[in-house]
Amino acid sequence: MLLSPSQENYLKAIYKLQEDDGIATNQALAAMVEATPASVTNMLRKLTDTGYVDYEAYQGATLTSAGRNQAVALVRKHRLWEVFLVDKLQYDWDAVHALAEELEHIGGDELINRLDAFLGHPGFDPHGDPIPNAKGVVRARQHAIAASEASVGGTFVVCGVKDSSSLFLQHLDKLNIALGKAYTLKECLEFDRSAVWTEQGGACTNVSNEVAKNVLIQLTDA
Amino acid sequence: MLLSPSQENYLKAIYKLQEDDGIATNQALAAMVEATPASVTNMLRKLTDTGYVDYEAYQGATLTSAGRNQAVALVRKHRLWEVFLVDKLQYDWDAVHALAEELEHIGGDELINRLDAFLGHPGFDPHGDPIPNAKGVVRARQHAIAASEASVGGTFVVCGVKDSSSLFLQHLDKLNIALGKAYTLKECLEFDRSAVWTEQGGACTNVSNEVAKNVLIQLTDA
DNA sequence: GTTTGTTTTTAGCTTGGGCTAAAAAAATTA
DNA sequence: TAATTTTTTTAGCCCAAGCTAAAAACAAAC
Repeated sequence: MLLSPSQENYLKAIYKLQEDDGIATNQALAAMVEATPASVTNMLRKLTDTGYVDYEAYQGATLTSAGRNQAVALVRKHRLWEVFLVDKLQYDWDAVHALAEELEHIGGDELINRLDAFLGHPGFDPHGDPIPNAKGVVRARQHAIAASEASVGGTFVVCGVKDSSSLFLQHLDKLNIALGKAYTLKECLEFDRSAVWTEQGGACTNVSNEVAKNVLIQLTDA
Repeated sequence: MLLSPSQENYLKAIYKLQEDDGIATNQALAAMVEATPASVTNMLRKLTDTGYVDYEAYQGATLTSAGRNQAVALVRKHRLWEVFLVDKLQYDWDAVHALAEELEHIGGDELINRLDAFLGHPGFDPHGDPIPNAKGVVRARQHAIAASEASVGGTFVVCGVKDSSSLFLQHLDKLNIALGKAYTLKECLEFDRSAVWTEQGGACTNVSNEVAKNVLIQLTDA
């Protein structure tokens, strides 16, 4: 069974919502695929008929295993294309999402596996998100927590973001925060719950709680 | 004005037919875009309304300058993606057409110009067809003629193909004929108008007239 | 200059994926 | 529990891009 780009987008949306919220409501789906709830109901019917989704009226949607396979394959394609765009075509990390969204619907396994090999089988995309392998296995990021969970005095490395909107990524650029950089959490300011991070070199950055909640880190023991 | 993939395919088809035959008839278009003549009439209306095509009933279609710009941009995208697939992803030259056909509808100038730079601004695609530059200028192949036009005793280099179907390209593979290879036309057999080509190394290849008509060469004076 | 045959166009239908507005179901609050 | 609000579904519509079958225009042949 062959899926249209639109159908693929629905599967991806259901997958993300299931991962994040545990449940894919009609309304959340509508927001994610940029359609009305009525259109979502329609499409869920179709995807249920073709065996990619389990769906009963008013109960929300869940993916079948076929659906999940498709969704994971799409995530793989999306993230590999993002790596290509950033590593090979020199795009900024905040500018690749929309293009990858288009590219992910092209071709089949052959293309994406060749791309994977060409890129050197990368494990993570430019935002630090893990890339599922050809078998569809996603190995989760090791011990990643939100930067807002770190405790004063702790050291950590930035390894990902929760929000990969262009707006947020550009904000990180402005703060000079990037994946792979190491920091020590110097202090937490009670007034606005913002934090002061220091780099090895000594440079200080003031990080709002809003930002910290959306930055993923790995604690280090240095 | 934004064009759908389908509309883009029509523009490309009209462009090719104009180049090859001078005129794009309804029927030829139908064959090229794989639709019925009735559907073509429909679409030509639309493309005329949006200013990409000049079309009057029963007169065939011609591109406006806007239409030609679009078509050339598409040819550029198509050929650059083909270079990418062959040079970077190691695809065979007979296997890239369909994928490039999908990829050419993605993104805009930014993407394709970055791809162009990444590939080192190639002048020709894997089939020897010239790649229009970012301004839409196509510099034609220098003195290319069909191999069937060569005269006995002449030497030449293979520089392109007229038929880039998978079937024909695989046939050339089997004959061990590839772009850039140099030959001497040893003789022409009267019976079936086939030819004998010899390589520098001395290897001989018997080439049918059907094949020779579809291989493009440049005469050399060595 | 009719007749015949081909090409193109018209008319009307289909399918996929949307939409709005109203009805029905579920959830929340009083 | 009853009333109200929110969410989801139904019903009916639209648009793009195809299709078939029949009519009209053009081209060719007698």
